[in-house]
Amino acid sequence: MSSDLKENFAFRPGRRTARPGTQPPAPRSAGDADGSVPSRTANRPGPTALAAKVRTMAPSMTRSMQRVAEAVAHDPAGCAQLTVTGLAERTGTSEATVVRTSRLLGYPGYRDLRLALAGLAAQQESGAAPAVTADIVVDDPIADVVAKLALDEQQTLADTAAALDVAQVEAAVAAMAAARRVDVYGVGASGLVSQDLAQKLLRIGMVAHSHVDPHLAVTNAVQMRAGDVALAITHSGRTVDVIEPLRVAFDQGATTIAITGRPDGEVAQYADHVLTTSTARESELRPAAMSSRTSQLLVVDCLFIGVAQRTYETAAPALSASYEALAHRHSPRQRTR
Amino acid sequence: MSSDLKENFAFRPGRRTARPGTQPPAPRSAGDADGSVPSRTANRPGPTALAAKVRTMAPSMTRSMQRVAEAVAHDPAGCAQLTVTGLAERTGTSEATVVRTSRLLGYPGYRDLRLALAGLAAQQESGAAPAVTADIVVDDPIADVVAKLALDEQQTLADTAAALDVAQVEAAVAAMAAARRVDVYGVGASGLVSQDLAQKLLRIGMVAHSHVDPHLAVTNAVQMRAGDVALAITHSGRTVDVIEPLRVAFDQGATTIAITGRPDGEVAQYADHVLTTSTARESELRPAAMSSRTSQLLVVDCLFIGVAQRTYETAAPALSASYEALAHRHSPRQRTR
DNA sequence: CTCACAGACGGAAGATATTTTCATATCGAC
DNA sequence: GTCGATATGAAAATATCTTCCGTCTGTGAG
Repeated sequence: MSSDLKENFAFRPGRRTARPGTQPPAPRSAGDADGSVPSRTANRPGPTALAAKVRTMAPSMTRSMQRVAEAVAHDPAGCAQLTVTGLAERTGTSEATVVRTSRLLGYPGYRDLRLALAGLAAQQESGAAPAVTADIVVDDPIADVVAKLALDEQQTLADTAAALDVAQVEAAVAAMAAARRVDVYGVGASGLVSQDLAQKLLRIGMVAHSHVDPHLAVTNAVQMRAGDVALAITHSGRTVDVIEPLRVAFDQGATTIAITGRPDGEVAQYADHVLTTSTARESELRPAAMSSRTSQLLVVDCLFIGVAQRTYETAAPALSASYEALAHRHSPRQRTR
Repeated sequence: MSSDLKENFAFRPGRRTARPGTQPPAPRSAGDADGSVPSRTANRPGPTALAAKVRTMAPSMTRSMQRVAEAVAHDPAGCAQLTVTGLAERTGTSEATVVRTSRLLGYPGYRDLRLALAGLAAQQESGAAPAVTADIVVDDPIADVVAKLALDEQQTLADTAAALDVAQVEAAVAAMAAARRVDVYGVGASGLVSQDLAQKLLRIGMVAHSHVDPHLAVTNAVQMRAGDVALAITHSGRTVDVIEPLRVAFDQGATTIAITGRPDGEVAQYADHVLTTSTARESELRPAAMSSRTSQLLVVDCLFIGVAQRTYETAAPALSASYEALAHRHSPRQRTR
């Protein structure tokens, strides 16, 4: 009789009280420092099952409970924000009813239902979030711009990494690591990349120079000879200001490397090793320079790391030395890491 | 007219005082108990951003807080099961520290962090766990270096995008679009980023300048006043060569923007708008400069696009003009696509 | 129509969990 | 080594959740 019903409704009376060392089975409770809090893994329904559960159980619920269940099923995200009191008010019921509903849905109490609710909301949101792949347009809100740019650049990176010819990188790295000096040519946006590379190579004790001025670049290229490395960076592959010095260095017998988006471009003719960069589609607001830069930087970073690996003996101390040298350029007081 | 000027000056009364180092704690978010309207979540970071946030904020955390953050990032599902006491015990800290960490991560308290954790866990469970990137080591073959670098940078981009405060970007863009002139300060690796930004702004017809020489930067900063925008880029947040000109510009009444990986750093004190960059963990061979650069560039690109959108009338023709101007610098013969 | 009863329901006491406070421990600069 | 500043945890103060229990509603019998 009443015992029958009681079992149905009042399951596990003392379930939440942690004290009486009830159920020890804890699959992955490794980190339970001192075991004072038994980890409750439980067979509680996951967030996915929650919606279904609500529909299944709804008929067998009392009116007030149904209101709670409905609110929960209808707006998991919103309800997850509410305390037990809040949800009670929203549904025009009492805290006790909310807890009873939670129990009926298979959770030890409202706290756990709320957790599952948050999970459900997150799942729904992630599932509903369609990847923004469209072009950036004039009236995009900033949030979209950020998301689109980030995705585009990620795509560019993935493409570049996939398309990069490892053998060419290997050869380029070997040449650079062994080089007496490394000269890098680049103008415009690529000029910054060339400076970035030169900066980093300098940091590990190599003799590297970035030439942005085309005249000086040619002037210097004349000095190059076997054992030196000349590296040209041009997205279009046909920037004369960059091709020219590379050609000169090439003629002088230096080892030449080209980083370009067009491996069939003119620059490749004078390059011993060609490293191909990938580019995202460009749009009116997003000049090609932007994604080519991302791509170029990745290639340049790979070269740098490669060279650093091969010259580790000298690179490592040089790196830390350059760090220390900069220390006094920082303001002193700052909390410890 | 005069009233206009007046407004410009009366604009910020107490402006000469640097902002205190820490941001005001987020006011306890409403909607906890009101339950009247199904109003959506505030601007509390969602579960997606959490992992990114942990990585971003980790450096500015104290040791105990880092332990908590690490536990949370490492096992969101497990931690979501724990009470504040449980998590404190697991990490060998106190409840207070757990709460402090939650606050630092952008939640009103542990309760909300726990909710987000549950969401994150659910998401992770539904989506296949992405590959974990190992550190780059000395004897990695080049192919691995390429793959790891690309993944790291992608991660950095995703983190940055997730952690970027859109409102701050919005404000920065608005200020820049309306600015009489924009000065950008950056040294070292950040100097290249600053040049990149200035270059692009120039392309769309803005008056922008990148200052790499700290002395000249300060000299120029003195000229700044209300209606001008000064932008400082520093990963560490405490590069004096960059902070100094920003401070001067700030004192002169210019609108100041900081792009930094340490929003709690000194540079933030003199910045009206702080844009936070994220960083991948660095290793011996992979200095922080590398990933901070990626992150900074994304932010800078967002600013650029935002400004271009808002000044579209002048930006679009200026862009195409700059393309045409460069045409004759390319070698002529090349198939199109 | 009234009464008695079963069960739903909410108010408030009781139990937990979270947040805040404050004294102490620790760290770093000088 | 001393001093000042910051970080940290213990415990008090709140907030939140759960349980208990009395009231209320609806139902069916008399």
